[in-house]
Amino acid sequence: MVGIDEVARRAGVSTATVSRALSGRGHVSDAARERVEAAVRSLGYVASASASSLASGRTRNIGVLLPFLDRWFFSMVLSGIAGALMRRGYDITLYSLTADRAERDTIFATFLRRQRVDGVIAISLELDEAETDRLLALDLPVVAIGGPSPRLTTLAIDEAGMARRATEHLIGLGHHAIAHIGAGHDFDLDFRIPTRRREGFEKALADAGIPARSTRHELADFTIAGGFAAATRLLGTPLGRPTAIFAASDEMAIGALLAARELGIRVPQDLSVVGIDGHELGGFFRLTTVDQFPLRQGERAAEAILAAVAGRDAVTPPPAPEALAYDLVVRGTTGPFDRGAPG
Amino acid sequence: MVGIDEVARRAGVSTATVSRALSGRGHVSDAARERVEAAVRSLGYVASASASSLASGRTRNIGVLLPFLDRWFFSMVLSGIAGALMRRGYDITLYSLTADRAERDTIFATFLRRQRVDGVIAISLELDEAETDRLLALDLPVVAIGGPSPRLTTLAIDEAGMARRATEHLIGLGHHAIAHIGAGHDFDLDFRIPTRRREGFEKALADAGIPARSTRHELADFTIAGGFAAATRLLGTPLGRPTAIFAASDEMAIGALLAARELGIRVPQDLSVVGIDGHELGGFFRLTTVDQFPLRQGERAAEAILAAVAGRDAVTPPPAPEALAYDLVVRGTTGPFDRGAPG
DNA sequence: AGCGTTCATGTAAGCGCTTGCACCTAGACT
DNA sequence: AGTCTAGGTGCAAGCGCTTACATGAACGCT
Repeated sequence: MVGIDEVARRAGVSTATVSRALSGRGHVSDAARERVEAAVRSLGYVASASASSLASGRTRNIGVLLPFLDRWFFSMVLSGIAGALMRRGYDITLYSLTADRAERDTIFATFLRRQRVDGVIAISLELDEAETDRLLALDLPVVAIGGPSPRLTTLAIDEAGMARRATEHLIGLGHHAIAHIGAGHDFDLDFRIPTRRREGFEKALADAGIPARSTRHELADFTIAGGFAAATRLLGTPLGRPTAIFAASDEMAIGALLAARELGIRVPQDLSVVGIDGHELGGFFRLTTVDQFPLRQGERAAEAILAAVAGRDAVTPPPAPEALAYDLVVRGTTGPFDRGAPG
Repeated sequence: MVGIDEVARRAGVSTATVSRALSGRGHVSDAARERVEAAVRSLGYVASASASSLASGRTRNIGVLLPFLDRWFFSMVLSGIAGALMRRGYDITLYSLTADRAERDTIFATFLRRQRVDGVIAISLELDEAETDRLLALDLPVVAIGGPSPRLTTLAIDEAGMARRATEHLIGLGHHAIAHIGAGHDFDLDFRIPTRRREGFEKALADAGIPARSTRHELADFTIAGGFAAATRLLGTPLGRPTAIFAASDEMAIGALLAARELGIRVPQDLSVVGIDGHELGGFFRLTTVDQFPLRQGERAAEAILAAVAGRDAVTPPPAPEALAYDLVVRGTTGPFDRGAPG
């Protein structure tokens, strides 16, 4: 494996100049820089990451902590992070936190303490106090996505705002009998997302002067199967059947759609359904939803962590991140309330 | 950050002994080992990855190369890899290959050459000759999953066997008019998976003496939407309608299920559907499928790469990996051929 | 002309580990 | 008793970079 000495020899300069030319730190004349670059190209030199890290204290590597790899939302965020970091020449090391307490513990106690990363991104992680302490004790920049931890720099989306947007869309279409499929407190660990979405839903109804008694709630578990079951309960009897459903996730919304289909309820004529997420399956089901652009969330997190890493020795601290964007995507599962519809 | 010297001082031994006690290389008396371990615990010492890598040439880090992060199959494999490697104390560095040639190139030219990893796992990657060359030029152990490259150690699944298994299940239920939803050659890049599955399908039919003219093929793109469209074409007219469909992926099978539902075709009474993958949505749709255990595939790849890494300086080479397992999971979408059924 | 700056470069001292080698002590074997 | 082997330990030389510091040249000032 070719080393820096060989490059230096070939370029006719010292290794110090090679290092400076390559890292952009310190002054190097144009002539020297060009000779170094030519030597690097012809030798195919790439600096050893460990040697460079050891000497400089910088690793060019970001750790990503996340609870699931196999859920659409998380993969999208990870995808966004990976792309953005790669473009900046950073590697990414994955730390997948399982439910297993012992494994989780090892990650905080060992993996993260190997000085292998310059910063950490924590995706929608529900960390307890002790874990947050340990994260902060690493003395590394940390950026959390979707987390509400007041002790961590957080990139958050306005959960209530998203829910309100979805609900107002239904209200704007003339719906009053609107049901909500949410999730119980067991899912609240995850930054109280279900609760916040429900609050946004209720606020929108209240602001529109729609009495709470004309609405209904069902709990599910964020899955298609759960949404299907909840919607089946909601739509099972014609009596008091809602004309619209706002589901707290696209997967539950899709479950509701399938339930409606099963029951012979036409969408959107007899029932409007709106979800939240911007899930990839939404297009196929023509689902109206509030897209939260998870890919973009990942990119934003990558930018934020890089700014924080750079900012460690910078004079001005990086600006506090703005809230994440979301947008209503109207497709075919919502339509105007039709007085003449059965139900 | 506490270093090895501090541990050595506290344990009353030299740093060499600390290193040996911690790595398990070389001889250390039980007494010394215990003192070292106690010191490590009380100081919360974790060796610096870069220093250790630089000195030893071992990184305790595996690179994972994959084409998509946001597809269920890949996330599952990655999940399996991550879990297995973590249990062995290894970190994992992610290299997500995009379609962008320049970015792809950078990964091979730069990222992988930083000496940051002890080995590389390539998941279902369709690498051209030049890329394979570069991978081999790294002089690192490489394990590929699902790849057919004769130049790489490969963990492969018997694609034709899976297809045959699914088809034989349908034949065993008495079906003759069996249609196949596959994919075109544009998807063949991916190790000719569509072609191999189709071959298995045809072989099973031939072996059962079912004439080719009683079967039909439709092409799709591995998605639900594609499966839906293909099945709609297949089932659109009662004339020559198949009694069973074998789809080359679960997502296409689910699309077929939804198409059948739309057309009022009952499953499994009027139509049997079987897929391949073991997709997470399969349970909800009661889909009969050939599960290929992607999580397990990832674990197997992790084991294989660790064996290869260990085997670099071992006497006996690690045994060639066995083929990956798959299994038919019979759920509710397949049933006996019913002569009396309409169509 | 003299001085302070800034730029350009080299020298060499680390960064925090691992490990070859040397040395010592025991026990095993002739 | 003498020779081996193996276990146990420490010393110190790296691993391949980065960077503080020193040096010298070139430039703009007064």
